[in-house]
Amino acid sequence: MSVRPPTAQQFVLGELRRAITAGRLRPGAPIRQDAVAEELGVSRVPLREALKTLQGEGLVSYQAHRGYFVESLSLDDLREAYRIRQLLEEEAVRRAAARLTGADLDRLDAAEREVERAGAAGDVLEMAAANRRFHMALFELAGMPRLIRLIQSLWDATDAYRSMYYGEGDNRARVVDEHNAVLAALRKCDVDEAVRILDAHRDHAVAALEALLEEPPS
Amino acid sequence: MSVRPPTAQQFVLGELRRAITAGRLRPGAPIRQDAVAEELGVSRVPLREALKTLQGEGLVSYQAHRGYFVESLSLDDLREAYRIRQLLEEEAVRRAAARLTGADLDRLDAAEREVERAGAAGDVLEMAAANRRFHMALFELAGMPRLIRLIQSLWDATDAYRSMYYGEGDNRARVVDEHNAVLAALRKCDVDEAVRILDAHRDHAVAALEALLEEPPS
DNA sequence: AGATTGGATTTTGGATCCAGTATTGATTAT
DNA sequence: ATAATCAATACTGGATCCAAAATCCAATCT
Repeated sequence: MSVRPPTAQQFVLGELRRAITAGRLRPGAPIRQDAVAEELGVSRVPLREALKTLQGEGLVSYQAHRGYFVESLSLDDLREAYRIRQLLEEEAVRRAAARLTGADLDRLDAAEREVERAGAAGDVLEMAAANRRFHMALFELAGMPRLIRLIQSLWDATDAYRSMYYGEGDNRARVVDEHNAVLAALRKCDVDEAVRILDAHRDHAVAALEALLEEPPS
Repeated sequence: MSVRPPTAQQFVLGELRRAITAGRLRPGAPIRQDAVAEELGVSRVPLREALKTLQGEGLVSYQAHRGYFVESLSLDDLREAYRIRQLLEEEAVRRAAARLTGADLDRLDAAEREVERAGAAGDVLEMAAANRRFHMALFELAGMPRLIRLIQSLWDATDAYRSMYYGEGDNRARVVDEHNAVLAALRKCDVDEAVRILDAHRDHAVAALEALLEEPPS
């Protein structure tokens, strides 16, 4: 099972996502294909394919003969994305809970410990990644691949904002607490409780982001 | 406001969607880029970009260095897609109903009459298109652009099966009846009733498709 | 006979080049 | 001074060409 070197397209896709969600490409700004391609050391072809993927995910918009633009998520857009996530993730959790085994719970526990480890090490980026793995591991159990894909793309679209959230105050500790509360609820087979916690979590995140976005960036 | 000739990419995208949903490209089959490009009279570049879009919509899958494959929807996949549609469309209808004006209802009425006209003329294809316009007109009223995009992509993915549905027995008459029932419920501001009808409609469609897919195609 | 290896062929991935469209800026007229 | 026009420029869209990977097939070995 050897590791295949990633195609230029996959590389570009990752770099672009990072650049957009990290804000290095400003929302609303046009994407100069020549410049970006040169910057990344590839030609425009794989870049354009990566942009098409990002368009599908809603991270960039496209106008014929004018090109691609970094999609800026307004507060409304953000709220909408989180609302859709709520709908889809509730379904995923309920299905997952219905098929949950002890081994699954152990795996989720392990995933949660990785989140804690990253948190203890103060590695915000790794913590965000581990948090995502934890949630996806849970959702995967629903056995609905298409649903997972949709949820993933929503996470992609809101990635930048999620890292803002992780950077603030005691949010990291809160995440860990809530994960554990969800796991406890699942152990008790109390799905409603698990869903309730996750919803509260999302609501809190949205509220925190609203507060952050209100005040102009320093 | 002159009409711009569509780019090759847009043309290819439409043709591919049609070919896939009409079954002219068999599910599971690899997509030979050279052959398809020549068939459509374009080069491989716009074709590949169109395929990336379709990948995002889940109509084709992709493996690095192996290419694109027509995604075959199993019965399970179909059920999953319809379930997700149910979640998203319920949200759309509820939001739409909350902001519904008299003018909106008139527009929906007009859209419904187009469905009836196509039905009376026996034009199944046009009826399917008009039906889609009717539903989207309703969903649009929710004012959630991202939600609409997701719903559209789910409709795209299940297009082929929907036309099967329209071809069968008295399903066309049933569609018209249910549209009118939904409109009546919305007029009474009875959202729950509207949602209930739409859900029943989807359930019936899924059941009909299950029956159709069970028996081997003639 | 079956599995395996090596090379020929096919197909995808990526780079470069050209054409068509949009944008920019200077020039002119009001 | 401002608006409109038109040429120069920049950028996107698409075609072609080359490289790299995968597939296919025959020859070889166990």
